Amino acid sequence: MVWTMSRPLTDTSYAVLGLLDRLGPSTPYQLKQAAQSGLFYFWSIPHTQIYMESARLAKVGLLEEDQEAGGRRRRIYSLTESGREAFVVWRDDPSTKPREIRDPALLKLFLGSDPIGLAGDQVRRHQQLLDSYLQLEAEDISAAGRRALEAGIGQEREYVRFWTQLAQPIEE
Amino acid sequence: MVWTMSRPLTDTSYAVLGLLDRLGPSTPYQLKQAAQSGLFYFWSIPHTQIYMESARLAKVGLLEEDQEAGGRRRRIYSLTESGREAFVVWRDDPSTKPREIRDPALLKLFLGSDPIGLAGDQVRRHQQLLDSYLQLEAEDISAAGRRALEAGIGQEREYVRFWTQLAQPIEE
DNA sequence: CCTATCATGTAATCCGTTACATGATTAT
DNA sequence: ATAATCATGTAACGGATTACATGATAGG
Repeated sequence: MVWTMSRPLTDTSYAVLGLLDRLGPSTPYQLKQAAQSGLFYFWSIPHTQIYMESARLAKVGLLEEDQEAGGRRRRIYSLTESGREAFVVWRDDPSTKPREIRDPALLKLFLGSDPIGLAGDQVRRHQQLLDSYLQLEAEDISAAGRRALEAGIGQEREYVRFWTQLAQPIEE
Repeated sequence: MVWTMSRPLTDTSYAVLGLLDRLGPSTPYQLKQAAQSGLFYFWSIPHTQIYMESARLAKVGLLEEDQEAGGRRRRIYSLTESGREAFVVWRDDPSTKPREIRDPALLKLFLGSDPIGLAGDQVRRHQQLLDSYLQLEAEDISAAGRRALEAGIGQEREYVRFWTQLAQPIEE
């Protein structure tokens, strides 16, 4: 078993490891492609990040890096033994860091923005997101993907509810 | 009117500006104190960030920096004309960048974690957060604070619902 | 053939986190 | 007095975003 002295991996690292676990040997571009139909809907990663993170993980021995001989000389990454192990350990640990809401719209609301004005924009945005999620739901996706999608749908429904109610407060 | 060539301000910048707008001249420590009873519940900022951000904003002329003569020689910041203007422009623009869900628990769920195990932990966490929010609701807070709090309560309720339902799927 | 767009990266910058450090107050 | 904790920072580091750049492929 290999002992790495490097800093703990980030969520981005695990996203890359997890995608490789699912897809098998891939180029960073392929990872990006795969993530665009699913993961990126609730956790986007710029393509440069994927390139850099892949290189980083290879450097600490969690990925193996092969390069095409001719043509584009693309780099193809695959999980090593320790890479797969690191991923599985993370995946099978049910405890997670709590996430903060950190919604810029709420920040404005808290700092004195006009609720009605904000709400108009927010309702539109969240309704649109909700619609796109519902559309995705109709397509054929993995069980895990569907579960995550359900979470997103619930969240957006709640957002729409919150901002709508804020814009038209019922008398109490 | 002053023309600043610096990069656009971050949300953290506006949080500092907004707190100063509400509190008047303050030390970074006072800003932190004020934020702890409200803002930090959905948008935490490490104290070092507040010190650094204040210094940054002073450097570009959005804050004025005074320093105590004796004793601790604390730095006291206050909004300049252009500082207040920058804040108001931001606050009164109802459009905001949509925020991503980016929930580490959802990332695990998507990448193949066991739903039941995850759900147990998540329900507990979110229920606890929800309870603390409900307790805060009973206290006397500002209207803006209350609105933001309502959002948080709605979010946590939805999370509890989602993970609970995931752990005990009803037959369909 | 030419030019869009796809594919594939490199580099600079900067925010945010973490680690560290130390002077003032307060409690015992 | 002395310990504990509050208050107030500095500095290192690294991930993430942004800007830039260029080789392949396909469409016209």
